[in-house]
Amino acid sequence: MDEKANILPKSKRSRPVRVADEIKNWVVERDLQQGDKLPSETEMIELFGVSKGTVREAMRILEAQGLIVTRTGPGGGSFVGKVSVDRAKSLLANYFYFQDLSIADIYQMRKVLEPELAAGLAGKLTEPQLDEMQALAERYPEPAKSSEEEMEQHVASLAFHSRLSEFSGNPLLRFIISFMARVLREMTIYRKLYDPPNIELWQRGREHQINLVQALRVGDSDAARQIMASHMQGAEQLMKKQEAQLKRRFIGE
Amino acid sequence: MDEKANILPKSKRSRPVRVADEIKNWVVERDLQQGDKLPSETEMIELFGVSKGTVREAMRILEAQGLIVTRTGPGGGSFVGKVSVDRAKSLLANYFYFQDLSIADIYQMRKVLEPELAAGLAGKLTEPQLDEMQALAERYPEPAKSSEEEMEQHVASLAFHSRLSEFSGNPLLRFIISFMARVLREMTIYRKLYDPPNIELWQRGREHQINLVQALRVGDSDAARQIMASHMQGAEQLMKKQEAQLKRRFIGE
DNA sequence: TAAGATTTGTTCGTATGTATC
DNA sequence: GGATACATACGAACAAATCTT
Repeated sequence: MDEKANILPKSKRSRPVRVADEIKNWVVERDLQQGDKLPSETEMIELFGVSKGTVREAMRILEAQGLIVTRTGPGGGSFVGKVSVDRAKSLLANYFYFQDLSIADIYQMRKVLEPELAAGLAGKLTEPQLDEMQALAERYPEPAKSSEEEMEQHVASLAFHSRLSEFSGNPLLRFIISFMARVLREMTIYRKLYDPPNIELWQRGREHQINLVQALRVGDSDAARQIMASHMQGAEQLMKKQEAQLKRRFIGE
Repeated sequence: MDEKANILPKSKRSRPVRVADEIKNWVVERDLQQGDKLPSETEMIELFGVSKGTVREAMRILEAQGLIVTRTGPGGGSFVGKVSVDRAKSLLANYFYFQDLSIADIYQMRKVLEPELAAGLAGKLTEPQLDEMQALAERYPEPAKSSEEEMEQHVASLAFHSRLSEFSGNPLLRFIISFMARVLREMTIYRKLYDPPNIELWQRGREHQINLVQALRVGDSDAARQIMASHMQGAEQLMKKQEAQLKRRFIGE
């Protein structure tokens, strides 16, 4: 039996989990920043009075949450590492794996958030940013000639929205919009892709994106909001025609 | 695009991480549901050809993500466990620990999402649900007489919104709204709480909530949206007067 | 290039804790 | 209480990665 720790017999959480919490507190108390070094394995064994295996399990817990990174060799060790946006999206997607999220749910959100994003960005983008968005919008000047092409254009359109969101100064808005784009890209299956071709809807969608960039360029916030709202309507219609559904799956990091 | 760039010569990911992925795939391939049993440690050692320690580290990774739960004893072992909403919120909060999220950012989202929630719920709630919301809205009939009381009323108001969101049929909307409420509850510090007292704003907020429940009861979607929008305006003003700020911290599960 | 040093990565044997029967 | 089946934890040894000289 350990000499110091076990006064509480019924602690439910396993030792590695508790050690992981202690390490987290240790870091917060010292206000360590990204890149700062944590104690080595052997130091932690001393520090927390547990075995090497337990320390390692605790580190894997923190690593899985994206809070630390680890390197081998001299000068190696574990370091505070900020949670990457991709990891955050994957972890959140794990949660929705067990919910039944639908295309309609996502579009209910997109219909209010994307216009908000567009309005907030009007007049705020730099020339290079506007040019980049314009280039993204002007890809695929011709309607799709096959299912594969239609799929490609879908992905390109989502990339347009995802990229646009990255310019927002609001981290939460940024995250949610690009999260939805990623879910749509990775988890959508189309039952009626290119059957029949939806030329008009595709055409309208393309014009929307081009007009949107123009509105952002001249700083017309209301127009940007309006165009984006209309664009979302169209995109949702297209998804309905294609009988799009979400597939239950884990998305990688 | 820090996406899939890792086609490094040697697999950079450590063995426990790879084993964790294999286990995840193993589960998905067999379409195991919540509560289903995973192979025991010794079986996994055989199955993946690694040692006990490695298996255990892999399990801690999956456990940290909320994907499995583990019990000791006979009939024990590891089981598929759906990611809890609280864990998902904590993991997402870890991400925003490293972003600089502001009160203004959160309110930009609340101002569009909460009215959307309210509108969608009009006429959809059962009598018990409406009564519960009414009870929550009618708490604290008197204005706060101290900072402590004002803080309590704040928390109560956030609980109102969090609870309301749980009635939504949209899992994403539900999650985001209650996530924001939790961040505001756990991470906000007020520089000018109750100094001076904001009686009018408090009064208006209380009336908003009561009127909102009434609008939900009679199924007036437009009114519900409008009231909630106005309520959010008021709440944001209150936060500004109190010079509310977000504190960098990890929030527990 | 090579050797040595340092730190994490992995394995194995053994012992202990815990829940069920 | 005892037997059992399982996870939990420890410690010692060795492997691999990576930096320095």
